[in-house]
Amino acid sequence: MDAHPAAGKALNIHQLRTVCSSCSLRELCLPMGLSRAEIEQLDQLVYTRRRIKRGETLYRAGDAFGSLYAIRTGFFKTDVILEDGRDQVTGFHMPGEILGMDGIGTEAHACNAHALEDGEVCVIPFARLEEVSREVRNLQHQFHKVMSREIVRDQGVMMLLGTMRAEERLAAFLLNLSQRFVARGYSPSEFHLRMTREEIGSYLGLKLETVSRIFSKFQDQGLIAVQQKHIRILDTDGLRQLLAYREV
Amino acid sequence: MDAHPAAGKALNIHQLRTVCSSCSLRELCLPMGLSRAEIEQLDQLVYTRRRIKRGETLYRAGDAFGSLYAIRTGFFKTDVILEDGRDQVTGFHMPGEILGMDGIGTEAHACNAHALEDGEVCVIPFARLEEVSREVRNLQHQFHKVMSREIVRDQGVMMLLGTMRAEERLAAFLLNLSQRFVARGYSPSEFHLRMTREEIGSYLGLKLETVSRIFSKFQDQGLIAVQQKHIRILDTDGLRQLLAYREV
DNA sequence: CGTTGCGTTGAATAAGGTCAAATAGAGTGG
DNA sequence: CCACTCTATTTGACCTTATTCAACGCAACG
Repeated sequence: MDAHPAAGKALNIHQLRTVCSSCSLRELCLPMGLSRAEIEQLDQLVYTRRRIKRGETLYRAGDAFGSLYAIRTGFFKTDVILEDGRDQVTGFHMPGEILGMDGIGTEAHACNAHALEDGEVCVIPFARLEEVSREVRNLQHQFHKVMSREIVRDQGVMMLLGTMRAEERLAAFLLNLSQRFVARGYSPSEFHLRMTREEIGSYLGLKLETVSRIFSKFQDQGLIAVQQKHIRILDTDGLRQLLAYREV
Repeated sequence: MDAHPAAGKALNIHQLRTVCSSCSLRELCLPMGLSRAEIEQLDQLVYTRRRIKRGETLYRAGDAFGSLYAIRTGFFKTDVILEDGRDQVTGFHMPGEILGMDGIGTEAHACNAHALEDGEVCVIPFARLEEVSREVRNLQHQFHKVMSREIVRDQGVMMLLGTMRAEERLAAFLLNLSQRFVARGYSPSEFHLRMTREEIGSYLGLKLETVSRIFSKFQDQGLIAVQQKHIRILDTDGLRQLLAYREV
């Protein structure tokens, strides 16, 4: 019922006024590194929000591409599905991160973006972003950095999938989440996984049983405490060592 | 001795005049889709070439980032090396493709780019590219497409590494190479691998012995003919079927 | 014509996957 | 609030795939 387009219009309009310049994520998101004046130019660009409920999709593979989305709240995953039904989670995404860049090249999205919990995104019409970028060179540069970092991130995942063993993948995964939670002001050592074991496995190229077994093993080794989706990291260095050295 | 900076200067100056507007790769490379007038604006931007000998690096991880590189001739690989010595090939690159976008985000390259055979790249100073992009909107858009396609390509590799079995990976690899050779006017079915079995394995997350065994198996099945680095694809559909259907 | 690097092949092994069963929670309706 | 259902998770036993280790062949090159 909240979803009805006319419902709570006054409220929505008020929300629309919450712009980049007053957004608490501006140090993480597209405005990163821009001056106050430049961020105000961004404000004219980001004028719509979209609420997504848990389980809903923000966009699907094949959808026409028109906008990027900056996550304001909530936790998202992106995945790719092959014709034969196999699918792979390509990323988990947190507030401040930009979704949708996969669609620019072909004018259609290449993956699906799902909300893992209720959330809200800022809609950034891409044609307008390019327009404003042509005037605000720091915005242009910042956007290029965001895309570049996405490429580097993907290379990191390739590394993980191509060279690491199951335990290393899990350790890297937990450390990466921890880091990103810290950057958002949350605890580095205690957090709630929004995704299932199956989704973690899909992302890491493992089966859900393997993920579960390794969580149990890490727990036995005193590295973490797991209770369902609640994770507490007890020995960060221990996890790091799993990554840094080969036993052989 | 050719490497001496002053050697053959007259020749190099002549080469510098070979610009995008007269480049045979303009349908594949950055100028793709631009008008003649727009390509001429690109000409002012791409004014240096660099020759790379087989085995040399174009850039290394950690090098300060300043330029992108458009491959004119030759075959390149990019790889990432972890502290513990493990490395992973993140891509093989052909004429018309753009290297170096990994460096934009941090002002330093994140991977190493090696020439697998003697080749030549066009040096695209990135600050100038951004400058010209602000004036030529189609160039700006084209560049965004190139970056986006790189992201989608990386997602494809993640898919390959995360969900495919060894045979499927090899089949996908061969079909991908074939496609890209066709786009460059070469035979789709007969080509020379510039990389070793080890490099293929590294890219596909497999050991070199596995790569070798599967090549032999494909040969026994009449899918391909292999002789060292020379490959002939005998049954493209057979390879495709390996990808499209799970036997289970 | 030996050296060297690359590729192929075989046998043994280990890592992770598959299948199956038991358990734990979350959410639902009575 | 409780029983019920459904889904997610854990764990065990067994199996498959790819790796590891090792030996050998081939081709290019000095």
